[in-house]
Amino acid sequence: MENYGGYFKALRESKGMTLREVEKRTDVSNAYLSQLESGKIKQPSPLTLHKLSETYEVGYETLMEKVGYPVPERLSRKQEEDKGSIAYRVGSITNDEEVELLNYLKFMRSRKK
Amino acid sequence: MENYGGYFKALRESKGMTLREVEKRTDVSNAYLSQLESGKIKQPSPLTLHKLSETYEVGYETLMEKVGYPVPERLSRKQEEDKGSIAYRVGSITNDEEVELLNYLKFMRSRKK
DNA sequence: GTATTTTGCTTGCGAAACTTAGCAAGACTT
DNA sequence: AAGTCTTGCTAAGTTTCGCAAGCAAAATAC
Repeated sequence: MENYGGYFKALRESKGMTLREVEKRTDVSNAYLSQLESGKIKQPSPLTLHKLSETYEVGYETLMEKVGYPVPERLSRKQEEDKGSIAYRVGSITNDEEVELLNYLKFMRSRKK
Repeated sequence: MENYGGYFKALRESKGMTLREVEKRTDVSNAYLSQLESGKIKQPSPLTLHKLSETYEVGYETLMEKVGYPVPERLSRKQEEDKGSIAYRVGSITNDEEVELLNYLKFMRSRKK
C-alpha cells in the first residue's frame, strides 16, 4: 500500500526509457511521473494507470491493485453468466422482478416506435 | 459518458434508501451523494464506486465503466455484448432505458406493500 | 574547454474529489 | 397549530491530482 514509487521507477528503467519518453507515449507529464516515482503521489487515476500499463506492458489490474484501488473479484463461471442479467446493472432482483422488467423493457421499446 | 447522476439516483430510489442511509452504509457523505446524483461530480474514485456497488448490489465494473474509467479488456461490457451474452437476453440497454427500468422497479416494489 | 541538449526534479497553480456545517421545505408528533 | 425530526441540498473549506514553467547537473557536441 506504500512506496510503490520505486516500483514505477524500476518498471520504467527496466524498459530503458526516460521520463520524457514515457511522457510522449502516455501524455502524462514528466513532472508528474517524477513525483509518482518519488512517492509523492498517493493514488494516480485509473486512466493514468491504464496508460502506464500499456507502455510498461504490465496488467492494468496489477497497477490498480498496487496503488490500493479495489479490484474486481475474480468471478466464478456462474457469476460470469450473471453478468448477462439485468441484475448486474440494476442490482439484485428476484426472478419475477426480472421477468416483469423484461416485459416492461419490451413495452418501452415498442412505445418508442 | 454523461448524466450518470440520474442513474445513481434511480439506483438508490429503487432500493428505497435515503441519502443518509447510504451515507451510513458507505461512509460517503450525503452531501457528496447529492452532488453525485445531480451530475456535479465527474469521476468518483474507484473506492467510492466500490462502496456504492456493494450497497446497491451492482457490479463494480459496471460502475467503473459507467463513469468512464478504463475497464480490463476481457471484462468490457461492450465486448460482452458483442459476444451476445447480454444481447440475446435483453439487447443492449441505453442509459435512459436503464434509468427508466430502475424507476419502474421502484414503482413495482413500492406497490408490493 | 565551452556551448548545447538532455534528464530528473521543484515550484506554483487550476481543477476536481470529498467533507463539515448549516439551511429550508416537508413529514410526523402531540 | 406549534414543535421536532427527516430529507435533500448548498456553500465553504481541505486535500490531492496533474500540468506548465523553469532550474541545475549531467551528458553530448563542437
